[in-house]
Amino acid sequence: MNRKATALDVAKLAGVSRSAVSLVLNGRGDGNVAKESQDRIRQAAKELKYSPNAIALSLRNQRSRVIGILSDEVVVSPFDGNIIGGADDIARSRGFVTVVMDTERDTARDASAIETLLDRQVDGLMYVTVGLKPIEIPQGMIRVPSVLANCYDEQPQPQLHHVIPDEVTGGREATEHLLQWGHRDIALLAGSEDSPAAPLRVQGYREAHSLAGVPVREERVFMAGWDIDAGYHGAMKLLDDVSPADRPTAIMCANDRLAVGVALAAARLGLSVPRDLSIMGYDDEARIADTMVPALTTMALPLREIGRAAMTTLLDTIEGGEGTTAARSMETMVPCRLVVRESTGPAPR
Amino acid sequence: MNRKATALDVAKLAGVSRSAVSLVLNGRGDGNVAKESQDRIRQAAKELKYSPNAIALSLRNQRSRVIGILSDEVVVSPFDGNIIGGADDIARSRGFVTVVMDTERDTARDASAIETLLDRQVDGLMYVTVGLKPIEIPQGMIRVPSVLANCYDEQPQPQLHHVIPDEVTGGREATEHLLQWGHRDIALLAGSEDSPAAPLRVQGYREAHSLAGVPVREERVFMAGWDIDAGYHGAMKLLDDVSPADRPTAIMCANDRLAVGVALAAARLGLSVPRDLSIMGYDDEARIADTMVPALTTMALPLREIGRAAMTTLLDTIEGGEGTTAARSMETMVPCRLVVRESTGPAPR
DNA sequence: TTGAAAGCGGTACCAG
DNA sequence: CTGGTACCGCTTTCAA
Repeated sequence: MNRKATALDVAKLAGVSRSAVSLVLNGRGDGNVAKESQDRIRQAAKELKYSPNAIALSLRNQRSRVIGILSDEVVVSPFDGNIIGGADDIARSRGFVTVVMDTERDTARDASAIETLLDRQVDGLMYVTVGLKPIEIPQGMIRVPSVLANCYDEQPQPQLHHVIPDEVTGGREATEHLLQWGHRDIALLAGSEDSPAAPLRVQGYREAHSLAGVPVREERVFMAGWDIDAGYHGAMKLLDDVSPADRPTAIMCANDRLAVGVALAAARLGLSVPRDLSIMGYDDEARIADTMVPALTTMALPLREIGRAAMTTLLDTIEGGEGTTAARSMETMVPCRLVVRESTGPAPR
Repeated sequence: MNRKATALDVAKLAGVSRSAVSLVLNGRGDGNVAKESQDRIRQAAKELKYSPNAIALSLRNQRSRVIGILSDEVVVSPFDGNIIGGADDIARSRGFVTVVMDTERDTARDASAIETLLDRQVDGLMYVTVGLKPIEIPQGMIRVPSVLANCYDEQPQPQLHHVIPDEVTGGREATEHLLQWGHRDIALLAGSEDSPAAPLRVQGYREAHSLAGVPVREERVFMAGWDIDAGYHGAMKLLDDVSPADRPTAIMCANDRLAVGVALAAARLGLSVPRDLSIMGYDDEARIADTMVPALTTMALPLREIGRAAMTTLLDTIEGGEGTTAARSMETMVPCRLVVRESTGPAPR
């Protein structure tokens, strides 16, 4: 475990001073250091595999080119981390690195995680959550440029820019897809109240109906939870022992797991999808929606784009003038994307 | 964005020198600093919310109390990150913090990520993968204490300790559970060759059979992939249009998604689970196995434990004597855990 | 019991 | 064009 080469080692090997090494390796050699020395320095650096100590750099420059990403449970939960992936894409392309800390849903850990990150001189902070949700901004976040991804500040006077999916439009377009297939009786398994995404998707569902002049039957929309069993039991309630005329011809689900449950129920009841029943998912969960049989038509959450957009605005405020911050809008909405597969089709009859 | 208080600020406020501040705040005040000064210092520190600059500390001490976690795709994939969660538990409890970098399956990024981490003086490195897999150790990892979680070095002379699940025993015990229910014709959907876990689970399946004196019917085990559709089509091959007498009475799957596909196929064929067919999963994927209808009996992967064990051995070598490294075994196997739910039951007839 | 000074690895300014 | 030096924030040794 021999220690890494330092600038001094390079200087000695090249027979120059540390300052010269610094200048040359930072591209400010021309006009300051003799061409010949420059070559020797570069040569020596290569030989010793020299790369500057980032710690020393941070201390000196008071900035680290590190962005701290704080996650509520993105890492540890069984949901994909494409928000972080997208954020990282952008960060790397702009010469920053990201480090992730996951608090496993324990908000008591937020403050200390942020303190840790701040103590390490991160240049910016991003808070990212698995599902859309309001959060209380941890104190430390306002001391450094910060951004929220998939979550937002509930305060009347929000302090931080946030990037979230456009759930209302998502819900509307999903419903419109079904409407276009001729469905007029579309049930909605709407997730549960604990998530702000649920009512927004319901709102979209209503908007689509009213735009199309189709009345919403209130008994067809209900909060069902988010998991397979909820979808299963919800579908059973809707379909089991009901005459074909009284059945909804399509079930729209607030996520893909619910849709899996619905498909399972339909199968047990001998209903063919999409011939007898169309099923619509939401989220486009990797390895679920695309591999179901039949593959699930769904409304894809733009996770990657959310991460990219959030990181872009963050880096813009870090690198651009800080002064403009107040001028920009505090919210970015990213559209969801309809993915048509095989679980939806024309309304029966 | 007023800068954080430094030790000097505290010293000034308390009317002492920086050194005194340092001593007191590090618990070495007694016998060196007057009781009264100590109180003033602590008071001042609290007042200014002083916490030492971790960057300066790292530079000074040549160690950072940070462990870098390099993930192939744990963060970004739709599989849960409990290995990282478990590792983080241990690290925090021992006064370390972890930072995660995910390379999104791009091994070309390994080296640079490690370089970044090393430049930031991480005290140790952990490489973690989503599924069990052999990896090529990135150069930089041997320059600092390191450990592998859920992956291993293929070299004849492995350099790094690794922690992996005991897949053979897992496969065996899963099969034994089915055997105990009286099943004698157990099909196996075995994942695919590209994962080293698949053949190990198959081996366990064979061992259980031979231990029980039940012959394995070779046409009943086949590589099927890992996703819902693979499970569906595999099950259809096994069950559709076959007389009850020729059907396997149980299907064991190499993961839970396959089991979902099998359940779907069974439902379409009018087969009741577990009355007509028992289904066994593997992995105990959160929000899949536990929420299926019926809930999936499965062999849980000890992800959390793997992370904890890996971090424990890593920190032991960092904090304990470095000399003992060579003496310890290079492999830790963590047992899987059978989770009995409702998808398995007595063999029909 | 206290404070001054050196040094961790860099960068940047300033004489020479 | 070059080398010396101060400084980033902290710990630790050493003299007073």
